[in-house]
Amino acid sequence: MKIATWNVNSIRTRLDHVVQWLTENPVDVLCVQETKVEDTDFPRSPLEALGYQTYISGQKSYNGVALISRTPLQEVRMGFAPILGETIADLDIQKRVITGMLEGVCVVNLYVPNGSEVGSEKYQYKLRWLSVLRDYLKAFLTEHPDLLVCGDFNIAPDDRDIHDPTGRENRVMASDAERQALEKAVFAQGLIDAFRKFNQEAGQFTWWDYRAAAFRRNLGWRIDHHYLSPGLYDRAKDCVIDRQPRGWEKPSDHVPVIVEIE
DNA sequence: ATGGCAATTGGAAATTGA
Repeated sequence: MKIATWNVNSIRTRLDHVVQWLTENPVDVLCVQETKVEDTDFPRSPLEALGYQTYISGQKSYNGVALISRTPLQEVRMGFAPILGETIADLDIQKRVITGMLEGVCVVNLYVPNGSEVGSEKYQYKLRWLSVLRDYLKAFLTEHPDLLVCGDFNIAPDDRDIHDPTGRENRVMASDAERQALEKAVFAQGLIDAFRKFNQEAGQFTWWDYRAAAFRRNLGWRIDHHYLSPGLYDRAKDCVIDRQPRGWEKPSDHVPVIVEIE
């Protein structure tokens, strides 16, 4: 089973890229983030023409996540509320969570808030969102021991994942509070970074700023991840970053990350 | 220290991203 995550930065603008990539890489499930479109306007047909089912949770202009699957998924759920109840329903206004089951594996597709700047209101929102994610994953794991949590985490787990970690304490995506929130939400639940099972090198990035020729100079960050529960981690055969689409015309600033589970 | 680029909305320039 192959599952990929890709922040496409607008599914409508990137539709041709997604179709081309899926044609060349017919993964079982493609988890996309930042679809930036209301559900009624989501371009389902071109993906269905490739033989894929689409499960979407979108909103106007911002955010938005979707599962694009070769076979029908079971138990598709949107947001935190189906697991945590209505007390945190305000966090579901922004569409950042969608989950589905495939062959006993529960796939959780996340678009973690960016956080803007350390100390800002958006940064506080990000930390609160991650603390709720912790409760969410904890509850989820009791129900579904085979859990794959992937998406755009907007956090570099360690300094190997940043081209220049200088001053990272005060930088969004790299501050200690964000890393601690990731630790509590993900690692403390026993979930493990699939990519690092196969590759220990620094400089393995999934996102490059559009500005300053960052991709050409490989000034990037590794902020798109697959986290696996122990049973799935043992079954993981490979996890790779596909840098190719970043070099295409009018690319997303993120690239796909693919994990293979046997 | 700053800007740099891109997408969206709305029909210019502001907001957001990371």
